[in-house]
Amino acid sequence: MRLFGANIGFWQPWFKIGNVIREAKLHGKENAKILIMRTLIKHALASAEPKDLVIIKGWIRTRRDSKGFSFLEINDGSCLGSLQTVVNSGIPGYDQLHHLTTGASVIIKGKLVASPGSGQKWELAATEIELVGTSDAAYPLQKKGHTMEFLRTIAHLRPRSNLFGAIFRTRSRLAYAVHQFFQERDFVYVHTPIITASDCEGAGEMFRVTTLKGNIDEKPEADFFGRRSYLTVSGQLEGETFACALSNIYTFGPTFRAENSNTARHAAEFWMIEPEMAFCDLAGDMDLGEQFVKAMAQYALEHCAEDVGLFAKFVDKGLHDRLRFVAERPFQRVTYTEAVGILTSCGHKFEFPVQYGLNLQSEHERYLTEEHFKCPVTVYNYPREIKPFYMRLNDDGKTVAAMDVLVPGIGEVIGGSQREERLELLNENLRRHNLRPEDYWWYVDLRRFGSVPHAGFGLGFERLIMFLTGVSNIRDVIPFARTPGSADF
RNA sequence: UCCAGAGUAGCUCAAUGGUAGAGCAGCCGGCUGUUAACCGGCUGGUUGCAGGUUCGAGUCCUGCCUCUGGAGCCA
Repeated sequence: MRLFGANIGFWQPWFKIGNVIREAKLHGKENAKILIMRTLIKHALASAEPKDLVIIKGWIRTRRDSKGFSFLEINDGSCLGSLQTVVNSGIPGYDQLHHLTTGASVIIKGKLVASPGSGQKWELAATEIELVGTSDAAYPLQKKGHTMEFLRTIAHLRPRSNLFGAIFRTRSRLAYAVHQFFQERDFVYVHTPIITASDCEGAGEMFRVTTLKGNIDEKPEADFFGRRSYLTVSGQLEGETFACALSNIYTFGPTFRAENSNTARHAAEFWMIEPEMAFCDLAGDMDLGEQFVKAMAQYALEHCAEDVGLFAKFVDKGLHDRLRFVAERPFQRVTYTEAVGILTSCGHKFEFPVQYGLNLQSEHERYLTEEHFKCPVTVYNYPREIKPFYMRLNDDGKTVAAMDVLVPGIGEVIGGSQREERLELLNENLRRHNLRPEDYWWYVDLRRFGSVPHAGFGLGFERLIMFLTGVSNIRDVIPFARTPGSADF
């Protein structure tokens, strides 16, 4: 192993030693790095010129036999496309042909040559093929299309399908884009706790974390943390403390809700992005939220073009138009009061009543963004009665500085607010919501020591991915979905 | 949790209350620079589970389970 020194990073333990040593002897030690380096299929397909020797490693998508040779489609997940490989009878490994079935894993050595067939620019003329792992007839992924429902039942294999490969590559790139967006703007990434004893009121039911046996409520002070504790439903309260020190911060991490929600837009475990800005009011908060959604749409168009093309073809025909529209056009902005006015005077019949002081229902939000404005809409300044304790009371004494960003097809994708920074008003809010100020003593302390206006929002990462890919069920944009009654895999 | 719909071969789906079928996948053979390849043959089933009605239930009834769509809660 010392033979390759610094190149050890290219060594992969399932590449057989014999092959490497043979090549090293043939071509000399100095070429060993190139010879043992595996070429990702995305790079092979993007090659500018033929190559005399490449090694690819991946899984067989399909095999088509001819007399004397076979075509193999190899995919390694590095990109949407597969590499067509021509395997002539007689090359080393061809005797394993009957094992080279859909789903089997292989290492193939060969020449990258221009393909005489239509449908691909390059193909691999194999000179040696090594069967790494067989795949028997029970392999559930076929060449033909599968339903999303079926693929959910084989969540361990679905990333090998075109669509799910594309979804999870896109998810990865968008996660990177989230960090890039905030880091470029000098936001500090804060890891707020996953286990917490505080309830970010209004954010739903919490999962209890305990090491107690039997009746867990009998003696909570005997529990691991000396009190009742839960999985976090939001990092906002902790995020505020860091914003009130580092100015602009964001969190990006797992979040848990024990709600018995059974919809295509809810999961018990999801990833949330929560920026928080000191010396910022609601207008600045809305600006950031809108810029963020636009930047993500732009990023998807620029950096996920191939996968987005697949979504546009098979999932959502209008995806390109929507992404461009979101990236380029300004969002609409209306107050809650104006929104209620639009909904009551539009003549549209709603199942639920529209009335000042009531929450906007899904059908109302969707009407605003899909029918009335036909673009993303930010609704702000909601009645204080329907919003949580931490939101800042407006000068009218009736509304709070809250905002929701609504997008077509999804509904609410961002919920945010300016926070109540005035000590007396915050304490009054806690009392009005029947919360004990002593439970929030450190949160209230922020208002005692150098309090500043500050604002932030929460954004569900999966809902963002749904919006940017057109995939309509949240279970399909998270690798292994946790929903009521289901924690498989 | 509520409302609606669905559950039949590995997958996608058929089947007036009267012998459970097709396409694809798989297996065997043929043919072909093929590309959702093609042609022939074969294999493949406790019709979600438990009861009930009936001479007879995939089909009708009751309960349960699971999935899907919508709603509520929310991100």
